[in-house]
Amino acid sequence: MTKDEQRAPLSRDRAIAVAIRLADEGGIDSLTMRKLAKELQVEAMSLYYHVPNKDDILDGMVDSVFSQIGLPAADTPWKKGMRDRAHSARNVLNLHPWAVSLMDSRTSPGPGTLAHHNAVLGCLREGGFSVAMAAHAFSLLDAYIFGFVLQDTNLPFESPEELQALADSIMETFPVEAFPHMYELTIEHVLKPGYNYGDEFDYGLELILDGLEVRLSTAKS
Amino acid sequence: MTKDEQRAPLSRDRAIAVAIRLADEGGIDSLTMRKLAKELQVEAMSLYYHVPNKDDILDGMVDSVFSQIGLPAADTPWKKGMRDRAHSARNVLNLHPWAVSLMDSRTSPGPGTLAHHNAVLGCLREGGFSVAMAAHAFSLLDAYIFGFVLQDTNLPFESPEELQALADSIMETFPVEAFPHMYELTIEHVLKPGYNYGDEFDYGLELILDGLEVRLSTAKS
DNA sequence: GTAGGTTACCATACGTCGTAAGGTTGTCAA
DNA sequence: TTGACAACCTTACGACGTATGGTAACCTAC
Repeated sequence: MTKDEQRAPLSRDRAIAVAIRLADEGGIDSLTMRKLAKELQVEAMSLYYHVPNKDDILDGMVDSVFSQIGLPAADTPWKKGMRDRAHSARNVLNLHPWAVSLMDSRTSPGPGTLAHHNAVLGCLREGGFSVAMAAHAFSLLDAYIFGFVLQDTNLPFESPEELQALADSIMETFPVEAFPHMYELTIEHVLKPGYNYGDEFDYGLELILDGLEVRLSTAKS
Repeated sequence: MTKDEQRAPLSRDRAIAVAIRLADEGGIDSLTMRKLAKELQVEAMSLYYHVPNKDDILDGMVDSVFSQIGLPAADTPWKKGMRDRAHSARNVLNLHPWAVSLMDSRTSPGPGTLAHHNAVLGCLREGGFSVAMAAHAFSLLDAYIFGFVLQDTNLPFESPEELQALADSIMETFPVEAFPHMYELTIEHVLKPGYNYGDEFDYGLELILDGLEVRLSTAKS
């Protein structure tokens, strides 16, 4: 910076925001302190004035993503609240696919994460769930949502053409008879036009919500 | 190797087996080519005679873990088959916590993975599931299993003492009123003696299995 | 207005990583 | 005896996170 136009001042928040953009564009592995600094028009070590280490940036990224998930208002009926949150979570995590795998290895939840959890629990409790049942529902729903996104974002193909190519290459390597049910599923279901793995999400979600409803009403009576 | 006792010859399989042990012991980040080589009493570059790159080792590790998950025999009743597989998967993945996050970013499924999927589909089809419903069930169960293990292995605490410490540190940082439902859950449920997050697994699993049963019977009629 | 402290940023360097390139042995066929 | 091939090794490169110790601009106190 000798004379030319100003750059915005550095800050933890700005670093995290740009880091999220870089991770979205190039994957989490492409996020390095040097690249992040360059994007911020700064040298790598300057980041360390605002942040203790790279892990802190990763923590901040995860918390920021969590904050973007829509919270159910406390007075929303629990089923609608949980359904909407699940869809919101899936949408947000699809926009930031690295976030799920990053939740791994992150230890300290940030304020966004805590607020999210708190609102979910609140919606369930208002809906008549006991503390223990709210814990069950929370665990079940989150496991499903994150697990689904994990699988979805890590499918080794993104277009029907890639899927076809993958199926071909597998069938070159292994004889069809080795995995007949995989073969059946592939031919009769997955390779059919209009197939989209993401569509499976709602089936499982509704099944879980219905199941919770049953458990809730039998617990009450 | 000048004169002393023989070492076993190197091979992809041996490298993968030792890599798994190292990852179990020190976490996936501690697995480096140099450490792996040293453990095999070899220099790092010697590994590259048997393996094209580190990613291939990671692929092999994931496939090996998948192979350890117990497969349902084709004639097992679907509900028992799925329940047993879920428990087996959870046990195996708890032994190799790095595997879930590693499934991320791995692209090409190995023979162990394919055989696993094939057996699961076979059990469901034998149990009366249509192709489409088997796909639903498969997606739902796997999302839940992997999502649950992901959450479980990444809990930022491992003992009740650590949990208490974490709760204390959070309550130091944020006022209790900020997250009242989290507080309630923590005090009334999580911090109670005998609490173990892993116990939540069966609740969700049985709910899902029951839900599938309902969906299956209504589809038939 | 100038001395001293504080804030924000930077240059250099270290140790570690994956792995490219090109050896060096040992074995065995011809 | 030779020479090809398999199995392993030496050296080195560029990229990574970050420790250490600058330096330049600004703010206050006198």
